[in-house]
Amino acid sequence: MTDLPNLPPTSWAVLGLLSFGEELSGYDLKKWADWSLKFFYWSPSFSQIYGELKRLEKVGYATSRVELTESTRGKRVYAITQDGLDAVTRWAREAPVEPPVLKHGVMLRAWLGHLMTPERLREVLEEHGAYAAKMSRRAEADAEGAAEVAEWAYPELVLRWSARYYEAERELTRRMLADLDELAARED
Amino acid sequence: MTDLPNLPPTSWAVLGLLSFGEELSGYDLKKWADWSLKFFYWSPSFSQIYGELKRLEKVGYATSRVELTESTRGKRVYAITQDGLDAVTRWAREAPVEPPVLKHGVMLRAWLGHLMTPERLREVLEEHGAYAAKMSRRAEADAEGAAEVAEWAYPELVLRWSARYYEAERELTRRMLADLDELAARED
DNA sequence: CGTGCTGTATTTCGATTAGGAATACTTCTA
DNA sequence: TAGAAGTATTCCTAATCGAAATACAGCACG
Repeated sequence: MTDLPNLPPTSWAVLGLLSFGEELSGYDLKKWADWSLKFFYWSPSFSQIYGELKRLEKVGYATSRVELTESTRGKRVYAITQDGLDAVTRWAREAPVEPPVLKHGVMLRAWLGHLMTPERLREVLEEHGAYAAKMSRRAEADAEGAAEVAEWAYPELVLRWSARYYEAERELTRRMLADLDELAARED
Repeated sequence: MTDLPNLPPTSWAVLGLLSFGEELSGYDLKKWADWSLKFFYWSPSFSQIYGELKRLEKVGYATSRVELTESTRGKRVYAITQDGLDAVTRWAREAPVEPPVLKHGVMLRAWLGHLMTPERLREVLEEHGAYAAKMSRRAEADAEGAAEVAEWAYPELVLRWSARYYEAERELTRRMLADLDELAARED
């Protein structure tokens, strides 16, 4: 049992996208990530994706070829190798369980409530709640899309999780607004 | 109305920590962040904090002096300036509402369920659930600590939010485990 | 027919952020 | 009285983010 090479999480995410077996270009990968990963993990920049692909090819986890269309325009498409598939599989199974990373700017501002007016804080929270509701609906819609393809059972599962997650965000926001009411009442 | 200088979020977070009015060293700041901000925003590295402090001093949002103790050992403590206080205040009130950033490695692995054994996925989820439970308890404990100081009303509010957030994570994990059961049942 | 918009496809750059390791001194504890 | 734990700061590198630059294809609209 050799050790897994110490690739950053981003590499595993890209390799994970390729693990479904399709040949994809950097641009395709970006679209797939935005369709599915962005809800719970990542909305990568192009520069990251293209960089990762080069690295994956260098370590032998992916191969690429230039696909030519009728017109002059070509694109480079990447496919996972057996080595790459073995490696992500091992990563998924063996990597230690890491805590999720959360950077919640809205809560940072609520934490600085002493600098804000209560009205403005409310506004910020309302806006965040609306965002969470929108994300929940989108995740739900994408989950329904995933339900149509048998291979996407796990992506579907996680998209359902995401829909609930954003719904929970919304509920949490509502409860904070209620706490805020209480705080204001206490101050009278 | 001039524009706010375009500082990175990290700067505002550090300035926010200083906005409670105390003189703090980089080391102190790190401890405060770990006590409170880490639940919903950030567990900064020392290098980041010390770097930010230098920047804040350069733009005039903080001042520093070397505090000498009885022994030879000294430390540099930072205080927010009026300019700095005005700036964070404006930032808290005026900055656009940004979506939170979430990088959920556990869900990324669930998303790659086709590479895992159901047992291992379960284990990973159980471990994550235990982590969420632990974080919820810690946030609750810190919220109780904050409740004792009148100035910490908003930090307390956000710590309560955090306790609920991690509790929601736990519940979401339970529901995913249930979905997984269903998926397994369907496959029979 | 041309002009501009949207979508595909990739690269480049700089700034930000993460994380650990290194250093060094103090205080507590066994 | 050595060693562990806590305080205090710096350095370095890799990873990440985000925007812009480039370029070509296809389509719509006048």
